[in-house]
Amino acid sequence: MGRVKLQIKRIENNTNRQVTFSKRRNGLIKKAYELSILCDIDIALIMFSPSGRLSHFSGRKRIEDVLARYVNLPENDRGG
Amino acid sequence: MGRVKLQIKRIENNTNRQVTFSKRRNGLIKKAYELSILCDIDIALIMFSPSGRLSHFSGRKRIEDVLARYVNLPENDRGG
DNA sequence: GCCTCTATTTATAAGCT
DNA sequence: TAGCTTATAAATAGAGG
Repeated sequence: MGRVKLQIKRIENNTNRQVTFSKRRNGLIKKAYELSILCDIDIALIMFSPSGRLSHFSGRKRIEDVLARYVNLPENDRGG
Repeated sequence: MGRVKLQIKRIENNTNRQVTFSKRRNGLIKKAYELSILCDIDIALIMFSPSGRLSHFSGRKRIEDVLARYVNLPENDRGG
């Protein structure tokens, strides 16, 4: 989406990479939020920005609880 | 996106909820993938489907490594 | 469940402030 | 450098197989 088609490869310009991160992070969190509501599911999203700062989202449960649900799965079920 | 505007609230029809989950899960993972490449970041996405099955994605690192990076943050930095 | 189609909504790349 | 605009790319709701 946007004025031009974007190739999916690393954005080399630092400023541009940070700007794109901010915009797409917001979009991704919005989508994760919508999915959690529409489908009534547990979800956890963890991201580290290009400068190393944490961003995260989780729905109805605390993120630690979702991670625990993942970690506590039998190892065979963690394939995805 | 779609033929009609969708209200963001729980989809009550079971079949429909599962179908929407499948479609949007794919979209969300694609977006997470693109973000990880474009901005060269660590990302982890964990979802449990309406029927309780796990879906997950992580970029260049194993998901366990991203979770560890999160868990090992000083507690004050986990605000997001 | 999983794919295809397509009208329509939504996200967003650049540009601008 | 974060927010606003807008033309355009992309996702997807619903229907059908």
